[in-house]
Amino acid sequence: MTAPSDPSELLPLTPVAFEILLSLTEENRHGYAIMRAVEERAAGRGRLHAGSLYRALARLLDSGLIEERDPPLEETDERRRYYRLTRLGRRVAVAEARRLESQVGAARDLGLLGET
Amino acid sequence: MTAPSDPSELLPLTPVAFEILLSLTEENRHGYAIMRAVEERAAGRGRLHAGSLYRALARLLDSGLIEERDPPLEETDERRRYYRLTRLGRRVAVAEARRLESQVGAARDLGLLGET
DNA sequence: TGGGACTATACGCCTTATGCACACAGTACG
DNA sequence: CGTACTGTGTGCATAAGGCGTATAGTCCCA
Repeated sequence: MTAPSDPSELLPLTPVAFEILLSLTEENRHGYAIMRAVEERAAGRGRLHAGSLYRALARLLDSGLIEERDPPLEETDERRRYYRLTRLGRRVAVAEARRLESQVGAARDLGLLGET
Repeated sequence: MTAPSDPSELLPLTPVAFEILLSLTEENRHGYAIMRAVEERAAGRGRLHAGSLYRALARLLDSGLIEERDPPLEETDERRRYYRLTRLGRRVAVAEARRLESQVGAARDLGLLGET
């Protein structure tokens, strides 16, 4: 864990890392469920390989953006490891979302997205 | 040059690459001017190091997203190398902008950006 | 109840990309 | 002149992902 408490030091996030944080914002999940959720949402554009996912999870744990959480009571599969966002993780996700929003806004101003 | 003509094969772009494409969408520029423009727009959040810029430019050239262009007639500094987007480059920029727009939309739906 | 398909996590190797330091030449300007 | 700034680029270390592979637990049904 190397939590700097200042979100902007961790930007920009990699696309994979941001997808994971978005997925965990929606709901606490285990690794494989994160993979399915990301691939479903980003249907098409670049899938999420298992190797990339688990290594990214390890990095996010190490930097304190996510933490492991006890499995839900109804869980039967003991292989699953569950994760949730930390407060820092949520703040970093917000900062990254704002950064991307700014880029998208610039792209729109330049006419790269719909004219309207 | 390794132009696959299918924009989606080149996604996702790195943050640096997308910033460069945005900058060149706005106006044809030489490397150093791109660096200044990017640092001004993205004031704060992660600057653009010279080393990263020039290597990213070399890759963008190699993959056919940008191309070198003759300097403007009024140019006096012969060190400057000018670039412009190719049609492929513009299409890739559009595809990446849409991908990011989708991520930002998801972030907004999850309440990571302003509630309103 | 045995066995194959799928779920789940993780590591190894290779390539790509960036941060950071540094080199080196041309330009601007007092 | 000479010194700060402009402009492009390389070397080295590290971070990160694609892809293949390993290993094991779970599910399901013939």
